[in-house]
Amino acid sequence: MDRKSISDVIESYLKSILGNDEQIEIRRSEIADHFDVVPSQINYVIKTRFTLQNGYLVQSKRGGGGYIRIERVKLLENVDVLDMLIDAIGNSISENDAFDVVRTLYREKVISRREGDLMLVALSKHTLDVNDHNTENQLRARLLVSFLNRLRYES
Amino acid sequence: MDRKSISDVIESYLKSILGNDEQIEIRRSEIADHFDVVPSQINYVIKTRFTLQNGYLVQSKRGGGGYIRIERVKLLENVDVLDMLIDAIGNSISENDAFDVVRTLYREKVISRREGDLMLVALSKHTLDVNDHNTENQLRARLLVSFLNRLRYES
DNA sequence: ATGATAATGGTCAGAATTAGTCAGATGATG
DNA sequence: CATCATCTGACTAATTCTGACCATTATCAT
Repeated sequence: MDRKSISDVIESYLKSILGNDEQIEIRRSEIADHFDVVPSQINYVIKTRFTLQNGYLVQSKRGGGGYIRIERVKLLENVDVLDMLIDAIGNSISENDAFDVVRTLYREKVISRREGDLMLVALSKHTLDVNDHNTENQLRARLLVSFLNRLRYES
Repeated sequence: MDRKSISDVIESYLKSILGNDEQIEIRRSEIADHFDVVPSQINYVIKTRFTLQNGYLVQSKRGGGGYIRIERVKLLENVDVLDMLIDAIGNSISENDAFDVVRTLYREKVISRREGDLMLVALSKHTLDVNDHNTENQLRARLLVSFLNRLRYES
């Protein structure tokens, strides 16, 4: 019945030590040791679960005394973060990444559940269903950026 | 005597473990093993018996820790308006006509003002920005129909 | 100061592990 | 026996996990 992948477990762990703090600093090797995985898996967890789309900023330093810092940010709260997000979206975005953005907006209470659901169907593979993957991702990016700009001007 | 197909049996089994819960997560291979069928048969059972029309929403994830999630959703009663509109839309619709549909939804109090605004943004020429007019109108129709279908139920 | 070494984290390609699709074979029913 | 539902398996797609190799920073010896 152990259905969760180790990446899911590490994600939960990091979020739990983040708690209500704005940010945490971890040592990659410590976390890797703790869960008995190779260090690069920590990068994988961060790359897939602590993205800007998910509402996190990650910075790190190598060498002695190195660390990985994970910071929670609000997507619409300040213009810089929103611009960074729009920049990260660029002119193409996958379904997963787009869904992450919508879920983050919902978590931040920027949109209601129903509004989020409507955005999700608009951004879904199923709805966009274009033969060409590139075209699909580009279209999705335009939709999402339009949504974000709409929300920006509201507040 | 025994006219039940193995698909029927699997359907019953899934519904029994769903019980009163809102959703379940299964491993495709586990279920397939349990009933000694090929994994793709689970997809067949789901596709034919756990449709949205029957009140089920299905999501899945591949790869390590993958799963199939079956969720029961509440179908709404008053969907006559939706049916009529979907029928009228067909597989292609202009910006003007699409905007009319959204206004109708708002007037009929099927959606809020804000939800309507989101839909308008998605359906606008500006956002869709496709070279080919036919393609644009078809895409707009898919978006609008997806919106309408999403309004049929709530999670 | 400078250069060597140790101590960090980063990247990437490929293996492993899941689920999805689809066309064709098989079975059941009127 | 025609038709529709069911079943199968080869091929495809997505996600996770691993390890070899790379890059950066601090510290120590000279």
